[in-house]
Amino acid sequence: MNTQLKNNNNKRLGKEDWVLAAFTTLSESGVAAVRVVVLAKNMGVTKGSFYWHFENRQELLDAILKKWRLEQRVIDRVEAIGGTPKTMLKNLLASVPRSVRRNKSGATELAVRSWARNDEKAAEAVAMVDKERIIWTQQRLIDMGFSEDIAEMRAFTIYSYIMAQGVFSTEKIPNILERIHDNAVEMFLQK
Amino acid sequence: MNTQLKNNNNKRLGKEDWVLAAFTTLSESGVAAVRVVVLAKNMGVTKGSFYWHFENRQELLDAILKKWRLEQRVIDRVEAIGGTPKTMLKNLLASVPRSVRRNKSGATELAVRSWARNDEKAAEAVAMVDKERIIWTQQRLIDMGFSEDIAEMRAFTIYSYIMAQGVFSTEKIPNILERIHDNAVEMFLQK
DNA sequence: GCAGGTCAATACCCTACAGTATGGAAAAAG
DNA sequence: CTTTTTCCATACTGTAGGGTATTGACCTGC
Repeated sequence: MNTQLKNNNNKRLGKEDWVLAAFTTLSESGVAAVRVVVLAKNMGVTKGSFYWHFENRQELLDAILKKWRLEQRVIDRVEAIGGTPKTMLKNLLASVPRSVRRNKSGATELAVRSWARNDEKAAEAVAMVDKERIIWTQQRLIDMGFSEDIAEMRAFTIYSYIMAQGVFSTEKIPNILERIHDNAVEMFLQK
Repeated sequence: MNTQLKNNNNKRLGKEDWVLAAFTTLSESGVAAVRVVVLAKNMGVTKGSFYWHFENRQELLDAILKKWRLEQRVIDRVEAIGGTPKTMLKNLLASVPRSVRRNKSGATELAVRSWARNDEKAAEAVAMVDKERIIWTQQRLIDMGFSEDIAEMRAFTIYSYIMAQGVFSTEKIPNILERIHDNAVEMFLQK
């Protein structure tokens, strides 16, 4: 709650500052909670500032969505590390529990997906990201020697597993992810 | 949108009618959208009716949560059908794609989980339901001969898979669930 | 029929926000 | 030091919605 949003060092704000703050609020409390007056108060300014940077609230929401899409670069990072397909997949899976815990990217996932239920733009963004990730995973599995069909199914299953991590009420089940993880990976990559 | 809420046959309303309508709205548009004036309009009455049945909005939300907890009886139904542990697990998994498609219980899951991020009561309800389901699944796996440890991990993985079905943007990936399903089941139940 | 209980309509108050308009301060440009 | 641009505050309008109070309509038992 209220994680470091105030504009202490009375620096003037730019568009990015607003998007960033909005993004945090989205993750913590969902789209409905990202309101301009509330954001303004959190940032120590008034909405007079906001409406200088943005036409309206919708423009902010669009910006958030764009940022989210561009942030989905887990795959890029995994590919940068490189290695065999199997290694990359293991790295991908290994990155999940950490990322969930660290920057609550899991919460963001949930928020965006929930948002996508009522907003066509959000829905499209989610669909695109999903497709990208699944296809990437499928390709790695094919590289590992799985047939195209099997690879698609596995990719979907693996992706389901990853996504669920973000949706789970992890607080109530501490440290389970790490324990479960190796076993899951073995199962997913078994021929 | 707006699925059959109007009170055409001008019957008078009971508490349950309100909870039911609210539940539908929750599933379709999230907690934020369940508002008494809006509900009232959808049901063809005014909020004068609502505040006769309920103290306030919170009481309605509590009722929704209670209903949700009691509706999580997929397990009961599976157990009623009976069979070997393996059969029960297969039935459980098989019931998922259908239930997602049919009564958008998937949407409800997402809505409730999203809700749980900001509401302690909702969070507890979710945690309870999760725990119940996981433990049940684990027990079936133990019955199948898995060790307690392995069973726990598998149960978590299976449950993740199930949950993800509800969260996915299934509209964009038509009929994939059924295709993927058998393969996933085989994998999950393999020794 | 009529009395009491049940459900709903109306009118009202109050708060939270989305926008708009305008003026002012602070910084950057000249 | 001015002028211009950039950022922000203040004041205002309009709307959506929560909650209350009051009245009225219907329904049911007597």
